[in-house]
Amino acid sequence: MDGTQTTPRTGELPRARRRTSALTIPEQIANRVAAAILNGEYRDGERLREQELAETCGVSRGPVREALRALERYGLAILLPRRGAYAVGLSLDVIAEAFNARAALAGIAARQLARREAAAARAVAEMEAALAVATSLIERPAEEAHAFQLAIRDTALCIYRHCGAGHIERALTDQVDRSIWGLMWRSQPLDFQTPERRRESLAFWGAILAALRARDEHAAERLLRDDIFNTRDRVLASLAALRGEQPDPALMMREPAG
Amino acid sequence: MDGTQTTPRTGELPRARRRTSALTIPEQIANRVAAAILNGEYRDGERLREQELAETCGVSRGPVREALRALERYGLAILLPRRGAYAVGLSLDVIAEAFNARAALAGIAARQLARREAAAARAVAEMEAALAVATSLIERPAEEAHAFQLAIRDTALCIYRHCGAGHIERALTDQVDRSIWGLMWRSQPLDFQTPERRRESLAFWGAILAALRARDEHAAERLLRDDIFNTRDRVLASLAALRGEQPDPALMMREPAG
DNA sequence: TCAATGTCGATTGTCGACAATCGTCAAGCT
DNA sequence: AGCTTGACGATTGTCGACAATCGACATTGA
Repeated sequence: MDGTQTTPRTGELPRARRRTSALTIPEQIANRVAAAILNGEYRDGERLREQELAETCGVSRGPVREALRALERYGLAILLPRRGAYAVGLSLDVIAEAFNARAALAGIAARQLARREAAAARAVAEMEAALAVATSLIERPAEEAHAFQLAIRDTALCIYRHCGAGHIERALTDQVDRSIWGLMWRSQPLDFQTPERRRESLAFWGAILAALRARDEHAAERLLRDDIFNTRDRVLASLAALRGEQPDPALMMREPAG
Repeated sequence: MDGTQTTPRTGELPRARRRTSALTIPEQIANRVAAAILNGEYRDGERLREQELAETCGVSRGPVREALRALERYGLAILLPRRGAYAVGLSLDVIAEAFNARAALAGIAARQLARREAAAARAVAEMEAALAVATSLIERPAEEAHAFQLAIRDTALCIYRHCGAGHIERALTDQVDRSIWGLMWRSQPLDFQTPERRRESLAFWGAILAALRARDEHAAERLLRDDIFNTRDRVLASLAALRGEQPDPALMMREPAG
């Protein structure tokens, strides 16, 4: 038993530090290609050549390979062993559905949280702290939109964490890493670039906080769901514009809680 | 417009052929390390060094890197950029929960399918074909357990495909690729090595088929759920033995449909 | 004594080159 | 003509080496 160990001992996992804005190169490439796919620059089933992507991005094939595996996780590419990667063109309604599913899940989490007195109190306390951080970032330049977004995310995580349903929490948090929603989430900083939008978002979260304090489960559910619907509509509108399509109003429905 | 194009044109995605047993090297490594983690050879939070794994597996670090990303997908490792990979030790109850979640979802799918007349008829027809394949493989040597397992999987997929709930289908099929369940599924061939076990499984599927023909939703649900519970119990028992633990009987409950 | 800073070893990230594999096409055979 | 077989080109898979980065320790200064 040696107390002064030189190498990190097994069993304790180091804390992951907040990555300010330094995404790894594979992440940058993945985001870039993902954006191209979502914008419609790649058609459905179109091939993604490693060499080609490496040259356009100015790196070797190694990081590109890793980026392609990430795209496969997001459902934006299909990888066939020894045969290459193919783009998966997502229609706007599939993307809309990803938001709708999340809106439904998050709404349920908010409602369940509002029902549980002690859990709601804990969540509110943590949310206040996170929102204070976000508030302090309102006037920062557009480059720091990412920091604001992280604060908002931390606020939302408080709801999921305390809602009392482990599988809902896991589904909601996993989506950030795994599915299409994760990519959408990463594109949100573009959404938070102006102080106006930040204030708008904070107003929503203030209302959600109030609903939780008042233990108003229906208001909490509706507000959180509508906030996600709002993001959905902005994303769909901008994607439709990029693709040169007409945004389908049917996709932007606020379906009732049926 | 040139009809005789030499390179595959964009838009058409080639069919993925069934990979008989030739797993790629990264897959082999991932399976190997995954087994080691599940067996308890790696403790929770223990570090996974690329160089070290490369040497034990007799390959370079490239494939090992890819295998580690796969393990991250399965939830068996945590990757910290520039800091390495750490094993995630899964307790037996977490693994049990993965099976239970799948049992619940699959049960719902079976019940919903039994309710829909036309869909059930289509599913039954496809299942008969798949089960015929499985039946023909009963007496094959243990090395071909994988083929038998694929036939069984195809049978189950018929239920998910026609159950009428897209999100349930997606959740059930995604699990095979993404979560822990995928690893468990890959370990099932060990389970199908003897003709006895194969016959046992086919008996279950025969009963499920009969329940669907009779449109008996409760029987279909219960049978499919119990089949997954059976697999769960075998996996848990063998894992407990490998880890030198006592299998907790509480984990092997057949919870009622509440 | 304690905090800040510089240096070092270990490990991951990236690169370019080579090997293996797949799809395609052409020639040859039945 | 239709099918099989062989070789070619293109692309992915793998390798070994180098560069960049991180954590830990030693040193310095207050």
